[in-house]
Amino acid sequence: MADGGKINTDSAAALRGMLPSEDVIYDLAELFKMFGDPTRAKILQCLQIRDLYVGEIADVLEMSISAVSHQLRVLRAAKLVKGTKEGKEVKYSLDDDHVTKILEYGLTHVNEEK
Amino acid sequence: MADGGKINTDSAAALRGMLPSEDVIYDLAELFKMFGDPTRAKILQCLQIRDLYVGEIADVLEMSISAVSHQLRVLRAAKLVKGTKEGKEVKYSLDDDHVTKILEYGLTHVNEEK
DNA sequence: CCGATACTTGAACGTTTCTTCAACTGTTCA
DNA sequence: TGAACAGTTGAAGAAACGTTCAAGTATCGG
Repeated sequence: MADGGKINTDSAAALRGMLPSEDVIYDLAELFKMFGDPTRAKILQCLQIRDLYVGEIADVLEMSISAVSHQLRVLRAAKLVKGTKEGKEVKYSLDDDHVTKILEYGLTHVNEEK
Repeated sequence: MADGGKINTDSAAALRGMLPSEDVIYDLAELFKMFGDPTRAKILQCLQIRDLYVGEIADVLEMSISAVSHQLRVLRAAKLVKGTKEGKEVKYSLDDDHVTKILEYGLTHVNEEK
């Protein structure tokens, strides 16, 4: 009776302390968000097969170059892909080893769905 | 010159054929979308530590019970968590082994970021 | 039965997201 | 130089998203 505190609140604080920091959680969410859009997921899958020019990606996905370019910018900002200028064209490639592993794991999950 | 086709288009079709089916890509994106919101990411992290009642989750995240409940519904629909009624309360737990592994992998990535 | 507790649900609202369109930059080559 | 090509960028509109608020259901204690 001496503590008079709310048991619930204390234990909530304890649990909260066990979670990754707010910053890490936000970064984590940002990372997964990249895979959470079908267009970006497709782009990343393409780049797993081989490096590609923007126009090639647009052809594969049957989308406008502009739409693809916008998504590439997002992926670039997230450091998941990088673009290298080759004359008139820009060749994109994966910029992160984790991409393959994370996608792989997600695919395993999706495919195992009963 | 006999084929007269566009090389680019053919190779694009070839690449397209190597990607997972449209359905799988969409499911994949749906899965990752679940991790792509900080609130849901936190809920999943909490539930990795232990099973929790809705009110407890709300206390940990310092959010309204309503907001938490809405997100739990989304996670339930994605089959990532399940809720079990215990009298007045509902205890939530992870409903999928992959959750832990996927989060773990994402965290590794985020923490390794130089 | 009545009130309190625990949670769910639906509607509303402000934000964010994604695509499209048009304009722009940079490179090649005739 | 200038036309064609490859890609980027900004603005705009539609759709999806997440939180809040208010109302609803279900369970327990008195």
